[in-house]
Amino acid sequence: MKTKIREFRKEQKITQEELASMVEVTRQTINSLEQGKYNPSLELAYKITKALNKNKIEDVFIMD
Amino acid sequence: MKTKIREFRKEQKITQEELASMVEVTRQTINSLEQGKYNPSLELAYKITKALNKNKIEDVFIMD
DNA sequence: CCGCAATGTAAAAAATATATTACATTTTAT
DNA sequence: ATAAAATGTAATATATTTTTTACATTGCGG
Repeated sequence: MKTKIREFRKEQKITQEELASMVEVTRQTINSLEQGKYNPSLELAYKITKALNKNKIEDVFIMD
Repeated sequence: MKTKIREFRKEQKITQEELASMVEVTRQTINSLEQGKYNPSLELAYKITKALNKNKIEDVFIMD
């Protein structure tokens, strides 16, 4: 599973830390997700999608 | 978080057990999800969405 | 170049999802 | 009405995500 979190986060000009606080996780969680280290919970995926101003989860998370 | 798993599963006329095996989890996992008992992983949410012939995760899982 | 902000990384703990097993209840078909 | 299938539920075990803490590296503004 890949993600466009980093790409969209940079478009919005926010840091990992800022995104993390918007979605109420730690910076390390965002960092690991950006690097595709695991599979987030649906709720987290959803919050991140909204924080990045996208409408579909699939816009941000690309499944294999 | 609510889900339409049950509704769509019945439309497709498949059992919890069949859906479970399609997405490679146990029946109890499907059962608990149908009852909104927790928050699945993104990958599982995605597999279920596809197994139910929907295209967006948000078609199946309704966030609050 | 220097210093600070942002990011990468890693180990261990905590929290949560999923599996396993087993049994009870409800639904469906005959 | 009965049997079989489907679903509900619960306890414990295992796996995975997320946190915490701490430090290292990279990148950027002055």
